[in-house]
Amino acid sequence: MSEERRLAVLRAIVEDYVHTREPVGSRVLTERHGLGVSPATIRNDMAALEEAGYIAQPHTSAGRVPTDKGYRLFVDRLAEVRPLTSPQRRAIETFLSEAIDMDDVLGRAGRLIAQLTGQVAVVQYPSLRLAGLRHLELVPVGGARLLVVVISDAGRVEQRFLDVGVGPGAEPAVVAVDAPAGPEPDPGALDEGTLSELRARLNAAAAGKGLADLPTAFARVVSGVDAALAPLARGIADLVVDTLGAQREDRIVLAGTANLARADMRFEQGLSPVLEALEEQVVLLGLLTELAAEPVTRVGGGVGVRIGHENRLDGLAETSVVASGYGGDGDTVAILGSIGPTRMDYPGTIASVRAVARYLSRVLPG
Amino acid sequence: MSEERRLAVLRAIVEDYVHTREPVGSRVLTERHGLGVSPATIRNDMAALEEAGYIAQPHTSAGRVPTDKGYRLFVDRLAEVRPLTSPQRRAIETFLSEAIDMDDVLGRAGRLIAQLTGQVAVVQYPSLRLAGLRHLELVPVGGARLLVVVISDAGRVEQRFLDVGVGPGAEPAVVAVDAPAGPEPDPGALDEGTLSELRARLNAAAAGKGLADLPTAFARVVSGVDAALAPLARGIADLVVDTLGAQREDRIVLAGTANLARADMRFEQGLSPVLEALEEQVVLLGLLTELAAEPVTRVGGGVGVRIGHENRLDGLAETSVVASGYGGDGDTVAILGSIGPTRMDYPGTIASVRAVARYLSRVLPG
DNA sequence: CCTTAGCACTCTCGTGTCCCGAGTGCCATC
DNA sequence: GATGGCACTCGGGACACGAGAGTGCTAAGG
Repeated sequence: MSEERRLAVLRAIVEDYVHTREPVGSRVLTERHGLGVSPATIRNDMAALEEAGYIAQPHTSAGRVPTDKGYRLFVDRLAEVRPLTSPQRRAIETFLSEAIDMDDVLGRAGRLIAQLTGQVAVVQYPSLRLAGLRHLELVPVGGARLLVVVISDAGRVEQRFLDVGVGPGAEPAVVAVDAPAGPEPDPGALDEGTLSELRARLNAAAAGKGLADLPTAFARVVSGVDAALAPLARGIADLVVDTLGAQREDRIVLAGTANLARADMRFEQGLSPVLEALEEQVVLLGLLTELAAEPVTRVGGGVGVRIGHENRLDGLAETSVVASGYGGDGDTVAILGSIGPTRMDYPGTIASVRAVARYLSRVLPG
Repeated sequence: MSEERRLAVLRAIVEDYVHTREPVGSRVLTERHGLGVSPATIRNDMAALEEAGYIAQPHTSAGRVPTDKGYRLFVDRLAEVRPLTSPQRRAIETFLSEAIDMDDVLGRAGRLIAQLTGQVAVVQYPSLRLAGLRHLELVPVGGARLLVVVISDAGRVEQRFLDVGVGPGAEPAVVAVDAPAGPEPDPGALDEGTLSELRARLNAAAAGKGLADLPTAFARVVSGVDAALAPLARGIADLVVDTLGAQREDRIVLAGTANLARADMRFEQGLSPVLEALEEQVVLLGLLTELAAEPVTRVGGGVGVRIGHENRLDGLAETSVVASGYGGDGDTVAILGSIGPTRMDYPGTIASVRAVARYLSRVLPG
């Protein structure tokens, strides 16, 4: 009863099951795969594998199906990395290179992964962290609201609203956005001239500064302006620092959701839990981040795999997540991946995810 | 056989079927709704309604189900507008007012509609059209690429990449983005000083100009700069005009996709076609635009309804779309709506869509 | 000690039958 | 025109049955 053959049997079971998505029995195993032994022998091996928890049978007298643990072993030790074909590589190159801006690049990356893997793709937006301020723009919009546009050194653009409450007295209060529906104050309250001067000062102060130096630089501006303007200036400064410093990793795009509904994707619990989990972007992001930071599960060049119940999310108990970090200058600034049923083509999915991640890393601004 | 009662019967059938999602028979119709007549009488009316094509029976000896035509009549003549409760209104106000930027507002609007209607929400991004240029920013990123950030008067922000091929000779060519993976040219090619001067000139030229005047204003700048810079300047100018002028209505957000998978949403054809249709954003946008421009189907204050096969998309044959335009200063700049099974709560959906659309119209920069 | 053939056993799944109930259409009556 | 009565139809659940697939176990062979 060679250990080696048992692993071969497990591999055969996984590959066959992934392909046919039917429980696989001892007979077809000997027929379709070139193990040169009889069904009875296989049965012994299968009994041992089942004992060890790598496979299970849905009911007596059905074939065997890999368990999460079985897939794990397969991914860690049995799967051979299968590089993409060169037409595939070329398709990636050309499709992604047609993107017109960063949003478009990430959107295309998502659709591409969805297409290549036939599953759902998740792409996280690169975080702003650690970036300096490139330019600050102030745009007054309707009444007492200000649109603050922050452009970081890394080329990322963020926009925020700021409500400027204009009191009648000495101290105009800068309030959080909580009642934009209230009665509109005097629309002329934000004077264009003042605003552009303020913008110029803030931009000048920020020029060339890293995130660490911004607060002090801004503080100097705030104390330098007219007393009536100070609260406004402080409000803007706070907002900018906040925006740049925040771990704004909270935006992700999904693609290929329709793949979930394909007939060959029967989920035991239906796909409601899966779709719900995908809509919980915050939790999903947590999962991805965790996954990318986990060297243990890494296989094949920075790609992490989470199988079935290894995902903490109940909704994803029947799915596996294959993810990889990507980022301009080598280190990870964001994550992208593919989600599909535990019964998925791991080598193929891993190859696709890795290829796209590498392309993005090469092409995005560092 | 009063015409009036027949319509009452149709209304009762629609309401009952929407509620129970089971074919409704003559008996329960007399019991649950207060029509003071016997089942036999109802049967006569139902026969007439079926003859006229408003209802149908799935098979002999099942109750009746409304047809698309029946729903249409219901929506046009029978549905009473049911205003939202005031807690609902308040919920909308507070939830939307917590948004921090425009992306967030639209994202929240989508989630809100999904939540209120229990269906899928679609929100189109406001188009940039007709907006003037507020500010232009140039950020060099990796090698010979330039990030061009365009901020419109309406507060919308767009970003585009521009590849700047730096030839050795007299004429640096500005090329389209098609080979970002090529060998990187000299990183110093884009001189920071030149760039900021160019930016200053372009911004100065654009100040206060509407879209119509921009090309000429830019042309003057292009002819004014150093000959070596002219192609670059022209490239940027073209890109900006292009970005502002393009009918950039091609971005939409979806929310509540998970609702489709709920048990009470059985689609005859499965939900694959529906999900696929939703992923075809271009076509979907076409549908929405068409819908908003169609005064005939309008009911209840600018809200349009498309029922079942009225949608040209095959994938949406079993669904209805309820949509409304929204926009800052009264006229429609974009569209939002809700998509669900033809058997949906039309009055409730219409009320929710309209409420959110009105809120957005009030709050967004005009 | 591992492999193999044989065999009895178990379970799922598809098929066929039957019956019940819901709902209808029609006719005669009020 | 509304109603009560009645025969008819059809879907769907309950049940039984057999076929087929796959197993575990045991005993024999290398």
